[in-house]
Parts: sequence; C-alpha cells; structure tokens
Amino acid sequence: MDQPDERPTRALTIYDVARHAGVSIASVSRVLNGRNSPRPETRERVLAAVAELGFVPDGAARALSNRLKEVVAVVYRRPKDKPPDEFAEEEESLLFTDVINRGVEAGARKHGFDVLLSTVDVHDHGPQARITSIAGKSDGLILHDQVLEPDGIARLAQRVPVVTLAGTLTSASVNIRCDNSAGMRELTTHLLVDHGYPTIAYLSGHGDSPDNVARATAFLAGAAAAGIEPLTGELWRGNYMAAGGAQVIRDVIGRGLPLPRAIVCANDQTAIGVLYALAQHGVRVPHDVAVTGFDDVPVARHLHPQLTTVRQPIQKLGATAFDVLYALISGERRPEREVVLPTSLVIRGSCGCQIENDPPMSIMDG
Amino acid sequence: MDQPDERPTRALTIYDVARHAGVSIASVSRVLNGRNSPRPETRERVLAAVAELGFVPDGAARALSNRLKEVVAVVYRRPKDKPPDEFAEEEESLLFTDVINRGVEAGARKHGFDVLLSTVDVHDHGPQARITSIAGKSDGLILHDQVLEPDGIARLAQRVPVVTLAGTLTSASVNIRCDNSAGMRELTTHLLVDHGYPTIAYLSGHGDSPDNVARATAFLAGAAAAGIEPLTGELWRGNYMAAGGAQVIRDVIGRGLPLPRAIVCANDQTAIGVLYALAQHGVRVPHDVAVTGFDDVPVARHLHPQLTTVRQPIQKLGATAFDVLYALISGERRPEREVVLPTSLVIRGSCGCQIENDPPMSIMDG
DNA sequence: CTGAAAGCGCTTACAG
DNA sequence: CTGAAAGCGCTTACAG
Repeated sequence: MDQPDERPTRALTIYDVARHAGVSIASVSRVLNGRNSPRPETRERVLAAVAELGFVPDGAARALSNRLKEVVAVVYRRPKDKPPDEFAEEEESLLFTDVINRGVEAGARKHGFDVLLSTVDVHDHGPQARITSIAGKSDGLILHDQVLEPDGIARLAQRVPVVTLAGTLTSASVNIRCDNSAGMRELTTHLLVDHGYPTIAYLSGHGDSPDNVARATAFLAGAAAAGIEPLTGELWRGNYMAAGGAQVIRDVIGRGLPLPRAIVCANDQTAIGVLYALAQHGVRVPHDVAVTGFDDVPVARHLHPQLTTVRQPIQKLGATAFDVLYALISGERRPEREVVLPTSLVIRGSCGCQIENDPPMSIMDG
Repeated sequence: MDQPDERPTRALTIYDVARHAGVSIASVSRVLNGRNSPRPETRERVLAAVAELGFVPDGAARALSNRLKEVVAVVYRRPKDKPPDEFAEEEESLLFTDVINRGVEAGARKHGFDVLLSTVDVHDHGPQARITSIAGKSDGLILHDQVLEPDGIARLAQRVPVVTLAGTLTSASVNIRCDNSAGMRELTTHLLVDHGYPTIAYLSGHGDSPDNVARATAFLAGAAAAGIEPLTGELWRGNYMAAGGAQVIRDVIGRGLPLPRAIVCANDQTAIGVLYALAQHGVRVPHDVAVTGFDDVPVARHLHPQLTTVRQPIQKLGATAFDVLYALISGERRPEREVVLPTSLVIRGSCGCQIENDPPMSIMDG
C-alpha cells in the first residue's frame, strides 16, 4: 500500500492505529505502554496494526501528557575563535567534552533517557535565550564550564533541574567535579620531591574556571612546601587549548627567558600545545624540560613522549552528572550540593620517569 | 518570592505569564515568538513578566502545536563488547563518530535545531523499539553504520526522514559518504608505485560495511594494476577497532608468517592497534613495515610515527548529513539519493616518506 | 492589535 | 477489560 518513494502527507496518529485495529485509542495506548490490562487478543490486533502501519508515536505528545520528555540536555561551549590551523582539529575534537558527554549518554540509556547536545558560543550574546530553548526541550540540564555565569545558573536552577560540571556552587544547582587538589598535590610532589626539579612553572587555564583555581592553588601550595618559587602569572596564562599552550612557550622563548625544568599544564590539551612548541624549538622532553597534563584524555598516551598526567574518571563524571540530574528530575531524593570524584596520578614518560618499552597503560610509582 | 532552595511544585505555564502581565495567552505567545503584531506596551509587559518569573516555555507543547520539534537524532552503535583494557579508552572515545556528531551539531545550530544523541548496542535485540522511541522524539534521523539493517532503514524511512552515513542505499533514505575509491586509489598508488613496496596487506573492517567493501575493492584493483598479489582474507580481518588490528598482527606473527612490507588498514583506529602490536614485537615502522590508516582522525598526527592516511572531511560529513536531513524535513526540495564527499591523501611518516622535523600538518607529494 | 477557542497527539482517571 | 472524554501547554486561524 505504501508508495515506496513518497513521504506520507500526514504522519500517522494513534487514531489511525485504533481504526486499523478496530479498538479505541485508549487500548492502543495501553498496549504501546506495556500495561497488562488489555487482553491478549486486543494486544495482538494492536501490535499487528502498529507493525503493519509502521507507526511511530509522537514523543512530543507523550511528553506533554506525561510531563516527562525523557531527555536531558548537555550544554557546552564552542571555543571562542576558530583556532589556528595547526591545532584546528584538536580543538574541534574537544576531547574532554566528548568523553564526558559519552558518560552522560551511558547513564541516560539505563533510564530510557536520551541526550540533547547543544552548544553556546561567545557570539550568542544572550546565552539565556538559547539555553531557555534547550531547557524547554529537556527535563533537565547538564552545564559544562563557561556556559553560563553563576547568576544565570542560579536563576535557571530555580525553574529546571540543573547540574554543573566543574562549576560554581549555586543555591539550587548541583555541582560535579573531581578532586583537583589531591591530584595536583600528588603530581607536584612527584615532580618536586621524587624528581627534585629545581624550577617549575604552572601554565594555567581560564583564570575564572573553578578547576583552574583549584589546580593552581594546590600547585602553589606544593611548590611552597618544597621551598620553590614557581613561575606563574600573566606570562604563563593559557586557555585550556593547545594553541594557548604553544603560544605561551613561544612567548617565553621569544623573550629569551629561561625555561623551567618542569612545566605543569592546566590540562592535557594545553600540554599537547606545549609539547608541540617545545619540539619546534628543539627542546627535548623530558630530557631538557619535563611536561605534565591533567585529565588523561585518550590521546595522552599517544603523545611523544607519552604524557604524565592526572587522571580524572572522565566518563564517570558524565555518568554521575546524569545520575544526579535524574534524582533531581524524579524528585526521589535531594542530592548533595556537590559530588567530588577521585583523581589519580598517571606516570608515563613526559615527567622524566624511565618507562620500559612503550606499554601504554604502565603506571609506576616514582 | 521564590524560595531559593525549593523546586516549584508545578512548572509555570503561559497562563501564569499571561495573568502576571494582564494579557491573554495569545499575546504572550506572540511576543515569545517574535511576531510583530503586539504593540510595544504589550510586548514590554509580557517580557517583564517572563523575565520576572523566569518562564521556560515547554518545548513539547510547542512541538505538538507546530508539528516540528527542531530536533534531529543521531544514532550510532556502541561497540559490541567492552574492549580489552589496553584500548578501552580509545574505543570508548570513538573518535570518528564524535567528530561527525560535532559536524551535525554545527549544521543544526544554524537552523535552531538541537541534536539528540543516542546509541544502540548489540544487546538491544530489537533495535526497532529503541529507534522508534528516538524517532518519536525527533523530526528526523541520522543513522551511523551498523545501527539498523537495510530493511529496517527502508521501513523506517517510509515514515520519518532518514539520512544514513556510509550506509546502504534505500528506497526512501538518503546516504552520505565519502569517496572511498578515489582515496584508496591514491593511497595504493603511493605505496605500490611511489614507494614500490613489493608486498602489501589490507587489514579490513567489518566485512559488511559499505565503506569497507569500497575500500577493499579499490585496494585490490590498485594491487592488481601494480601486478601484486596482496595479503587479504580471513587472517587479515579486523573490526574497525584498535583491538582488532592488534589481534591480527599478533596472529600473523604468532603463526610465524612473514609480515608484508606495507599494511593498509581499513581505518585509523585499526592502524593505532597495528602500530601498537608491531612496536610490542620490535617491528619498526616505517623502516620494517609501512602502515597506513583511513579517516584522518585527530589523533592520527600524534601517533608515532605520524600516520599517513586518507583524509575524509569528517565534520563536513556530519554537517552535510544535517543539511540533507533538513531538506527532507522541510520538504523544500527532494535531495539526491546519495551525496559523495571528496577524500585526499595525507602523507606523514608512517608510509615511509621522510618527513622533516615533525610539522604536524605537512603534506608532501611522494 | 487582541482575545476566546479549537486543535496538535498522546495518557489516564472515570464509568461501565 | 474497554471506551468516551478531559487534559497536558502551547499556536494560530477567526472574530472583533
């Protein structure tokens, strides 16, 4: 009956199915929703009609009636500018974000939820409008860093369930983050005590990112404990992206300033740029300068040398964000204001440890 | 008035806003939708009420009324089994898929659409049920490879707009793919003619994937043209994943069989596994064996040696998929049955070309 | 320009 | 077990 090449003029509704099966729409709905009241014969007729017609129930109508869309939205920020070509694809791939989103999706699956992906960029002057639209299409929001100001988050969270990732605490939202302090403490000790490097720098991320603040603070504390005056400040300010890390190295070298013996990068992406720029200038890692990251994104082990970094349970961060959001949506329990996941030091070659012959997962204690 | 820490009992509706502003719901709706009929004073009162209340319009209700959700769904397949630890994060990161999805998102943004992400896995015995649910939540579907059998796609496409990525042509769906043949032809010529390698293997992907079939066919044609009998077949069967590539190498070496001078991998992920397994066995790339990939995923340039591969415009593949789907949804024009995007050979170090000192984007002719 | 009312396609008390 | 009908929160002809 179907014309293979033409889209039907009007989509089918539950009324069409009911008519086809000779029952009421209520029965169709019950069968479709797995209620066990319809008797077997009714069920069969409905199922047959559904199969024959290829009926696809309208999710919007279901959502409206159920007051539940079974959709959570994840919002992240698209990088400000098109980065320079040499790193274009790295930045575009936004590795960290992708892995988190995958974790959210995995969590959502278990509850029959799907994930609505959306981005805001700096050009969206009022991200409010965009985020309101997204909020309307979902049951709750997971906001990555740099998407909305704390004020905006607080307002939004008054109306819809909101979970932030590595964000700021707000009156009504819940924050999920990893234990930056512990991870950075371990890393700093490894570099300053185990390796005994005499000079060290912290190449920062966005100044106002809570993750960056926590990492910088723990770093400074570690340096102070070792009695070392680290390099930090304006000159060593990155932006979480490879291009930012590379630029800092070029600036330092360009000004004829000496490089420290070790460079602690705010995240892995930054370290990628640093490794790249150092290689360009013939600086050997880790022989001349040790470099470390933070996150342990999937490429970290493919860099050359393999990157010593602090592992965050990235997927789990996403899965936890979903679980907490789900609790908020279903109202079953009031979650904590903040959930903190553990980190761990992953020692590979870039810190100066001798790693055997390339075993990607090898983790050794300094 | 709002209690900062409590979720309101009932979400606000347009009626609340109308009451607050002293107008009808029709006026509220008109203002919210940017109609210019409401006079300035009305508009202001509505906007004030919306802002004060923090009103978030329900997307499901809008969608139901507009017959448009402004959502497209992207469905991809979660890898069959939890892969072995050594590649766990690689596989999970599914680089290729992520980049495509990002392209879809970029395309969607321009039209105010958002992207619903969802996965099916092999354990979903009837992916039909799951996909029907997703279809109901969106205006159209973009299906990655291996998500649904051609029959299922054809049926589905009768009811909802469907675009496949590197899929099979169907009566009502549209397929987007890249020019596998041209890319593989260039690559094969480079290895067999420019480098003149005497022995070569094709390490395949999923046997039934259209991409794999096209790549294998072009490879075989190239080998035949060079008068070379390539290694292929059961022993050289991979699965598009790093673990699969590594396993093939171990099997070949384990059986004491000789390695070919060059190994052409069905995709970059496979090449990652091959590089890894070769390194474990002390085989030097490209000195002993040349290795190539296909796709040019972001990590390809970070491998050691950097991977020679065939670049697909991955993001563009996603953006094009959205554009075509959008045309289908809006019914503005009937798109072609298939769109083919160009590929290009990217020569780095793993094929045996001498690359200067590590310039990631360097492309030279053999 | 504005409002009352119908309608979008479902779900689910409520009767029977 | 089943059906008629109300209701979910919007949009938009249709009158005025």
